[in-house]
Amino acid sequence: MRILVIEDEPALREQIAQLLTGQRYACDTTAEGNEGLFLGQEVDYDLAVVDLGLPGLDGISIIRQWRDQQRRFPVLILTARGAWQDKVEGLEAGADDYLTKPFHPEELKARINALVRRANGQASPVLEYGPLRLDTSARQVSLHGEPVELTSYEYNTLTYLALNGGKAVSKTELTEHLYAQDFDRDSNVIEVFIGRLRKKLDPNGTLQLITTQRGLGYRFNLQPGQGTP
Amino acid sequence: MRILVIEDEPALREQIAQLLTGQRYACDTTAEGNEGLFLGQEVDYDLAVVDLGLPGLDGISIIRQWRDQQRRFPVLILTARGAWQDKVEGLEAGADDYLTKPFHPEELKARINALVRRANGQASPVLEYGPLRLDTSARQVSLHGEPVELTSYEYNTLTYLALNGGKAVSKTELTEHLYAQDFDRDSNVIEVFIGRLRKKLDPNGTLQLITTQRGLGYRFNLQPGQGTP
DNA sequence: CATCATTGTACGACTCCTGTAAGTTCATGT
DNA sequence: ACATGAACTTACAGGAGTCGTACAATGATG
Repeated sequence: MRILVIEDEPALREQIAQLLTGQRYACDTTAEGNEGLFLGQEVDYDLAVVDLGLPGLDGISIIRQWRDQQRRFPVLILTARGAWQDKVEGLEAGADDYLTKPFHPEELKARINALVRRANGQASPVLEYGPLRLDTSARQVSLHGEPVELTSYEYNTLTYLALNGGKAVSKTELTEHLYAQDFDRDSNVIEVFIGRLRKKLDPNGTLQLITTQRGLGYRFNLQPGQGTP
Repeated sequence: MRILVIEDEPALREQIAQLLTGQRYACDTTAEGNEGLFLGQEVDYDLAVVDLGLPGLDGISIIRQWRDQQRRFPVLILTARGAWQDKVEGLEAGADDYLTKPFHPEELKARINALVRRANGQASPVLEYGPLRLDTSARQVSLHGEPVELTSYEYNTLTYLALNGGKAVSKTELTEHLYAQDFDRDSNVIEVFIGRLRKKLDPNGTLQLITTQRGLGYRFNLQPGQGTP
């Protein structure tokens, strides 16, 4: 999951960035409205956090423009306490949730997770794909009831594939969603991680959990639905 | 599926081309309006992507001329942000959809796929021909419920035949839609691929899935409609 | 400071796709 | 029946894409 943060106060920006990377989200930050607008147009984010009191271009206009241009990722706005009408205006412009400053990091965390879940159409934080179970709130995975230990990136890769199950997901698409903006394009990390995932989840290759579609990408092969214990 | 791209910015042109070939579309590109016009007149494309701000001949005129000459392939126009009236003018000239720059690669992908589907009169991305099922979004094929593993070109060949089902499709027509402009005309690739398809889908020849009409081409013999499981 | 786990890189092995070539079979017209 | 050209089959070579492994870098932990 890749998140854009537009916030001008350096301290707060840094804090949010840390919070997000701590949650293993890939995270791009900027202090400036126009740059933020541009990034949101260029990159396929999974969520944006936008401060409404920005230098350059203000937050409301940014959101409006994104929405006019069919950018559909969820947007969480930050407003100063008491800036009452900002909230309303922001939501009208197309934001999905708001948080007034100052706030507890925990609350931001919770709301972001909720938005991401909601955007992926998940009601509950647990995804079931036949024998495979992903608990997105605890970040835990189990197969046939047996817990499987995955590292952060392994988990993220698996989740992204699972959420886009059925269709082929290209390596570039994976890279773009798992890593922040400046990442080496010709690297074989993805291949390596796919290999590691397969080894942990399906060592014999009997499940055909993740198949490769040569030249197109990888495909996750389980249907969402109740598990068979 | 073969697509024409008319775009003067080299970087963007290259990016689009890569996106398309990555999606296994055959793709011709040009930077110049007159050449684009000519190509669109000469080649039977399945779709064209046209930037409206072009040197030489402008995009709107190109589309107008194509439409005057009964070129019916769908056209997606690219407009600079804010060039409001261009959009309208483009659609009036006969374009089918538009995208404002800058845009997400993902979005271009989605719109192109949608246009191609729409042009083929498909409401859903799944084609059913009796026992044969083509899931065009996942690029998966199944026969009698059994998934069949096809390579990219096999899949493309089959899809093209299926979409032109009932009528004979000549080898030149196939070559033109499956390959980009500079391809060896006297090669027997098509024959080879038809052979491979038959072997995978109908090894005994009992189904008569694809019959050859000597001198004319190949014919796909199933009627669209609900599958018989 | 030593140790461990995680992540990313490098590189060779390997698999599979594609297109060509050559030989064979088939359909059609004479 | 024969000739002719079209279509089919098969085998193979080149090459892109993928995999597996080992190792280096980094950062966390005790």
